[in-house]
Amino acid sequence: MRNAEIAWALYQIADLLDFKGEEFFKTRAYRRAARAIIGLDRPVADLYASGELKNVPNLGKNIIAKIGEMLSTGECSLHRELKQQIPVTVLDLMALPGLGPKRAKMLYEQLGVTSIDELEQAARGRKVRGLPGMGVKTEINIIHHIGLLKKKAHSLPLGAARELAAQLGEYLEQLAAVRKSTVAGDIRRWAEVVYSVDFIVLADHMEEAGDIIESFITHPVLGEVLWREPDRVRTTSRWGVPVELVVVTRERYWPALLWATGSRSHVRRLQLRAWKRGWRLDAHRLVSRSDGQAARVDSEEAIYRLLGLQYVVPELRENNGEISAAAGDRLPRLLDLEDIRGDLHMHTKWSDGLGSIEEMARRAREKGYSYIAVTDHSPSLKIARGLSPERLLAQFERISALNEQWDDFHILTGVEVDILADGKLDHMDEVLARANVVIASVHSGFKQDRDTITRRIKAAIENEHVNIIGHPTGRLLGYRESYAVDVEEIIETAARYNKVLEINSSPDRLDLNDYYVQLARESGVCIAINTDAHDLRRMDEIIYGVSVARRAWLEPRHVINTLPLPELLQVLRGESRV
DNA sequence: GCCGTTTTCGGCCCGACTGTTTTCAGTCG
Repeated sequence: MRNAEIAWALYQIADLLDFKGEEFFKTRAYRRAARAIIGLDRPVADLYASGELKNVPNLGKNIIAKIGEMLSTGECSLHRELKQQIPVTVLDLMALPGLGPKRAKMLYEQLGVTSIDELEQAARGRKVRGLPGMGVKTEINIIHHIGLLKKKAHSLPLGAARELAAQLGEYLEQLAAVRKSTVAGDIRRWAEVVYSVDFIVLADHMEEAGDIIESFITHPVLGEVLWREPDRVRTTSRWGVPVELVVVTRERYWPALLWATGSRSHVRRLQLRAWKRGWRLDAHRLVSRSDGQAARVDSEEAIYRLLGLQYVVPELRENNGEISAAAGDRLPRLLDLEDIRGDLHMHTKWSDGLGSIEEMARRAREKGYSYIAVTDHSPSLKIARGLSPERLLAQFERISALNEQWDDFHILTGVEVDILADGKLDHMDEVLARANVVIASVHSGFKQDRDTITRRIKAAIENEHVNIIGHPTGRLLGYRESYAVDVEEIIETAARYNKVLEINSSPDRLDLNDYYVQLARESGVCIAINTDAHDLRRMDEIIYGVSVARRAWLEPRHVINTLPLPELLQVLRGESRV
């Protein structure tokens, strides 16, 4: 079993126990264990086999035993028993905003509701309002959120989609007839929401397509076949998003990949350009209109070259001016992962992170970074054990001691200070002045009106000690909408005060998004690409932030954490403009 | 359920908000 599957099982056990009314600390222990496993950078199976699992914080004797059971049998008995007692679809109810375990249980026991569909029927039939503690507003809220849920039922946020694609890709690669499998479509373009998971599979002979498709559709995460042709198939998947597979032979591979990568409007522009230049581009081939011969191409670059274009990377293929730029040799030298020299937003055990400062630093150094900033939470965020000024200063001392051991790596002191509901910051200016990096973020008052929340964030930007606004819109992809902030005004204010906006790389956030990052670039506002990592592994999510930046046409000079340390410090101290 | 270890049991979890109430339970970050 993969780490993610074990973590997922533990999360589900926690949910089921919650539903049963088990005490808070026990269900929290399961969630903490799941989180610990998500944060591991080695397979659980290896750590279990070597006996190292007991050294992982939040994994105790009991849960390790259950993990062992899962590793050997694929499931643990507690999980199985819980699923026998409770229909797992009731957990979907708890995922609805406003519904927790208590209310889900009441709906189940008093109205017999076991699924979202049944809940919608009950709510529309005005039965929910009759339950204790629930009224008309709750009923309307339920109907509203089920509506939102149905809208996004056939899509998946990028992070989850990439995991699904990785799992399916791994499976495809081990099929004997598969020479190579490549994920195309929304995922290859790093679109933040994925509407279709697309594979192009290379085989030696088209006769093998049938067998490949046959094996593919038996994968357990795939559902019913939506349609099927000799060389392709489209199915549903466990997560609702459709999955498509196209089998091609070598001579069709590159045009097919280009076609399947899209976007549709980008490819349409290419087709038009091809036509004007004497070619016909379709889903398999680039054919000469004069002699009907297919062009022999051995890369996507070759196709673009034949069309008189610079190569356009998938992230830019959105019909957003990239084709005319490519025609005029004006494509930017896009930011690359390798340009990133450090990560300026992360949490440690001092607040709600899982790793120590030293562990995070060592990992960052192994990644080739020159620096990180440790930015733990401020006091008002009680649930995250936000640091008091005293603890924060103690942390700064600890960091300065740790810094003694390297001459090629540096830990910057920092803080993620809450922008409080009244617009004040959660630390005194004297405290903020002591930190190398101050990120100001909103973690409360999400429902304030547009004016109030915009004014709040503007006030933070105007504070001389604040360097960066963290996750500026506060959205959680597929889960929580942004707060009502006027992003244009935030960008304008950041430009005026020479402040930096964050791309939060967590695939749950991708905040700012590509659209606003582009706006920020056009307004001369610099960006910091950070992970907000709460454990070692999530530092690797920086690639998601880089993809947002690339989709926004960012070059290294637009991103402060591409700077060498001395220049970065100058910028943070306000001694030079970015 | 995990943790600590001068502890093998007792602590861990806090405050704001919402919608329902008429004093508060449930949810959320």
